[in-house]
Amino acid sequence: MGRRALIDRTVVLDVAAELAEDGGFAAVTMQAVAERLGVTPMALYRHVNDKADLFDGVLERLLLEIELPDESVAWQERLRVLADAARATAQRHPEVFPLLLQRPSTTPGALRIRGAICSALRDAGLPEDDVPHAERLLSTLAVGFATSEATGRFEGPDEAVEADIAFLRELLLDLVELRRQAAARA
Amino acid sequence: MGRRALIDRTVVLDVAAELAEDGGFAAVTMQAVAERLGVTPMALYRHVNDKADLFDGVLERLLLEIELPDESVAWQERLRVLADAARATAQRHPEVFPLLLQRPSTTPGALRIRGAICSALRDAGLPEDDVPHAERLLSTLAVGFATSEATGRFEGPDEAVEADIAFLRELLLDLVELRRQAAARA
DNA sequence: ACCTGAACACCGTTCAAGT
DNA sequence: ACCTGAACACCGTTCAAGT
Repeated sequence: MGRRALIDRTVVLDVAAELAEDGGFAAVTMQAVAERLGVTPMALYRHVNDKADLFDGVLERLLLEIELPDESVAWQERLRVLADAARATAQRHPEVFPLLLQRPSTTPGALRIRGAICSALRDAGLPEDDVPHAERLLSTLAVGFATSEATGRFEGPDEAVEADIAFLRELLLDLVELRRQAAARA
Repeated sequence: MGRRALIDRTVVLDVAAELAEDGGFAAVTMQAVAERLGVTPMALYRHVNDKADLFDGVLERLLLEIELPDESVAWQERLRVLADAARATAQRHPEVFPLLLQRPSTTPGALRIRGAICSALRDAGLPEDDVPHAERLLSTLAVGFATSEATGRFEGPDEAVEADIAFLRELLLDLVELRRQAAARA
């Protein structure tokens, strides 16, 4: 059967994500990943450029794990599902998730989700010119809120976050209506 | 003159912020801070609990350095000034600034800015019940956008960010109007 | 091709000891 | 009260060497 690789990139990222989930950001070290794989730390460098690349890989994995809502359901519901997914992911990885705001949103995993958001906004009837702006606004807000909630930034009871989201949902509906009317006038 | 302390918390945070500005997050180590102060790393522990406390101190300093707009100018302008300050701070500290989303927003430095935002929103005529929600929405968005811009998350030309902000400004004006009308009807 | 040994230049943090 | 010496248990990363 020849000489097979003992480890590969997939399994390296698997255990990195696993360690992050259990012990947070600081628990993800080259040595810890290597140990859990039964290999020396140096072996990882064949599958990962460096530690930054390792974290990028974990982030990409988090994005790809998010299940996209079916395009047949109402756009409001689709956005809600995506927002809930962001919140759940942030809860599971409160120290790694925030890095999303600091990495290019042009990886396949990121484009996939941005596409789903844009699609929902188009189905909402938002003018095409508004879509990219609204997408960046919504995704920034979602990541920011999910991060804040997961890391306790708002310190109040959790109901406050729910109320914020209800407020935001109301705004969003109003906004879509407003922009549709503005486009119709033009 | 007795035995004076050679260093104190203020100067420790000074050089920590300085190192962060020059070399980013990774450049802020206990040893680097100590060296620049002409002291051993262990001496820092009298003035700072640990490394997390050191970063909290730097963050608080960044918040306190932000100049609040004069209450006499129009609310739109005040929000713009605050947003510009966030963007400038993020540019200066692209690796430390993002931590703002992961720390309680209840320190004196944070409350100071939240107060300024709330004040502007009240002057805009936003219903009182909406103010706390809108404040969290705006501050999350501002930190998120400033972080994205400073770390190159949107990868496009910088004009895109300006266009996003123009879009957001337009939305904000419409929204305030909408909520005022809603409150008037109720 | 893939992993290891040895080595380098760092880390954060403690504790008892000095002044 | 404040800083230091010595020490501990780690880090990420390299490079030549093994198979």
